[in-house]
Amino acid sequence: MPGNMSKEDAPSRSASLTFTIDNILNLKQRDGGDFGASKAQRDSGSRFVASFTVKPRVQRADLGENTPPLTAGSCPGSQSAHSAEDLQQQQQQQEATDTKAMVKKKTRTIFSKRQIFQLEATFDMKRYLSSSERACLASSLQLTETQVKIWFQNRRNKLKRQLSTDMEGPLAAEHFSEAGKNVQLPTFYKDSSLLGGCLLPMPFPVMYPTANAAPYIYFSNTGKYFGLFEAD
Amino acid sequence: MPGNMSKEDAPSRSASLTFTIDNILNLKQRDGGDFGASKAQRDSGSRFVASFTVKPRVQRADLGENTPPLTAGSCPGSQSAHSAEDLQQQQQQQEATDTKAMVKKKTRTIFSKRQIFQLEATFDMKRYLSSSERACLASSLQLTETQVKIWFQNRRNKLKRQLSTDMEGPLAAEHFSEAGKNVQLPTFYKDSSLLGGCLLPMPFPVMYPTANAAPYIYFSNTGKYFGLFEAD
DNA sequence: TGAAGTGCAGTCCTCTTGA
DNA sequence: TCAAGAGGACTGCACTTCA
Repeated sequence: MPGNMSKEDAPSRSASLTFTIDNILNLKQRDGGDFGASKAQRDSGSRFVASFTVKPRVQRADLGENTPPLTAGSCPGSQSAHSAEDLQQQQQQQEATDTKAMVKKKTRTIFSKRQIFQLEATFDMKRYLSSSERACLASSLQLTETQVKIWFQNRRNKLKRQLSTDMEGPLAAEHFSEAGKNVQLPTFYKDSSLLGGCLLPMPFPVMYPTANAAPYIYFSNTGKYFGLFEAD
Repeated sequence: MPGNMSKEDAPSRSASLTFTIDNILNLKQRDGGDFGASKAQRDSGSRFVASFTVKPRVQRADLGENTPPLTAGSCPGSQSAHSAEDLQQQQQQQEATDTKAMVKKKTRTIFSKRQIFQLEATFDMKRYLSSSERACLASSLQLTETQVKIWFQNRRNKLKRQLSTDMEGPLAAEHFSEAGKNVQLPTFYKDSSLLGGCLLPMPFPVMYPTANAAPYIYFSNTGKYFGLFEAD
């Protein structure tokens, strides 16, 4: 990265003042705290909030809607005018925790085998998804589009790291550059034509029958195996 | 940008095949279309979807909730499990259009004067927001956090462009580097201390009384004026 | 380890404005 | 009527954080 700008260092001083624009911000005096870090000054804000988080446990992503990346503020006194909508969005993931000082934030989702399987399968075919493909995949996996996007991003990154690690990988290197543009592999596709803009190649990974009758599927580029009859 | 990878070029071929993992993707054969563009291959997917969009008119962002950046898929045959939540989110801007082939994709929102005012005011104080500050601001302005984040991002970009354009701007240049870390200006702050993690300096821009009795507020760094009694 | 958050650069696209 | 500009939205990547 070129020149990283600094980010909120100096503590601000405050003074009481009524300001009449309605719904103006509600503020809180804060000082230093986690700021002023010299190096990792990047995500300081995020970290700060995290300490206030209610922390719902790790959630399964397979059922129902998933976390939208953003939430209604937990802003102190904001006479919020958005109750029903956001709450509805929040409930799925945060209900059963106090809805009071709820600040949201993260909690790493654990994708199900089925989801990973499909994601890997798709990634095996193409490294980049168009937004319609993403929407399609997300919808069918009951993930948010953002989750699918991030997954692909992280997955690309991972692959890149792997490739640069395994220095000697002409085959692997080719895998990245080739598969990125839809390789012509002997794969299978499942197609429907109800609505435009949704094409997702359905690769059919190598299947290995095993001795104990439970076949598994192998993804060449990841080295991941998936049992076919997993309850997940 | 370093090396931009290619993105979905070759059309894929399809073949019918039943695949028994439940909820597997629903696919659509597609060809070229808007793809295959050599240069601007970046957002092709997005553009593609846009062509299917219902295109709600430009919306005002001041009333009610705004669009979250992601929506449920419009995937052909996906037995979608998310109807109520998203629809509720979408209604504000897309209702009165057919909810059938609705593919989402946010159209450009026009922020209200009030929103711009507060955003500028905050930006005038600090170039970067912590996530709690962002949440706070978003909530009070009834925007999504993403919108606030994007706004700040675009705003920073704009400022940067301005500065690089106005080559000769020692004062302006100082503005960027200084204000980025909370300058010690004779500003006012409004504070409350209900919940941690929400500090937003409330700058009080220069106010000019005018002849016709309608005072306005001026933001030094943007050159923007805001009438104080705007109905917006 | 990997999902997710931040920032930036680069685009796209809609809307506004001015000739 | 159309080109240029403004600006909201979104994508990708690099880098980080933290269960």
